[in-house]
Amino acid sequence: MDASQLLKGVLDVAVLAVVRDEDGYGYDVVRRLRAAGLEDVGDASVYGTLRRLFQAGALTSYVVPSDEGPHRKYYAINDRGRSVLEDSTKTWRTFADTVDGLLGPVAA
Amino acid sequence: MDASQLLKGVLDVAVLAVVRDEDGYGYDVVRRLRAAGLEDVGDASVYGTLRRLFQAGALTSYVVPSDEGPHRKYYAINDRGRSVLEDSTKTWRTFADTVDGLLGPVAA
DNA sequence: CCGCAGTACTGCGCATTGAGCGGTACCGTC
DNA sequence: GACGGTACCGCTCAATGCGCAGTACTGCGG
Repeated sequence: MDASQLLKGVLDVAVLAVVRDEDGYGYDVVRRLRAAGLEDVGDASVYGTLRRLFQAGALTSYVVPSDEGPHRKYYAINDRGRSVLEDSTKTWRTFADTVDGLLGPVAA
Repeated sequence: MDASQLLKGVLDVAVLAVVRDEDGYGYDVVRRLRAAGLEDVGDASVYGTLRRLFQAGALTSYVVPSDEGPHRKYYAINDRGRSVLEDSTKTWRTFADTVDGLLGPVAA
């Protein structure tokens, strides 16, 4: 199995979770996700997810010019984002439990 | 979040796990998956997965004529399938733990 | 002074894969 | 003999992660 397929549907929550902890800009979110264990995420996937989430109204953004490189587009979570994150977290837990239940009986 | 996206990459393992417990034919696998909690799986998705798995050499199949309906195409797991299932299970556990770690810190 | 590496963001096209819908076919019953 | 339930399949669509290329800015080494 390719972990990239597992990522589908989870990247959103992961990004939301990372940003909830602290505002972040794309490049940084990528690093944090990788540090958290999602080592194979492509940067383009994260940028895309960030944009989708922003368009969906779950994130706000502001640009911060940087002296040490290009500007950084920071994203911050808002109420809608928090509620999406909460719902998604529940969905995830339920789903994960179900899968564990299916796989568990033998390979427990 | 839509659970259908979560399913991606997991249907394979789920189907493998269900068939490992007992040989099954499409229609039946669908029922068992739904009973296990994956209530939204489409039948076509399962049939497709079964065929993909079969083509990948993880399943064998045999047709059993039925007196009480159309023939049934049973699928059985083989060694390759078992090893795929094992690997996928590990991948899943690792992945699930990572996601839990990301979401957990707050909603623990 | 130029190029290169690192940072940061974006666009485009591709592949995978689950879903929906429709179609075929068989059986028993009313 | 039409209908509902069982059983399977094909086609097309949509979502989404990925790879790659491109733009741009900063600072450093040659």
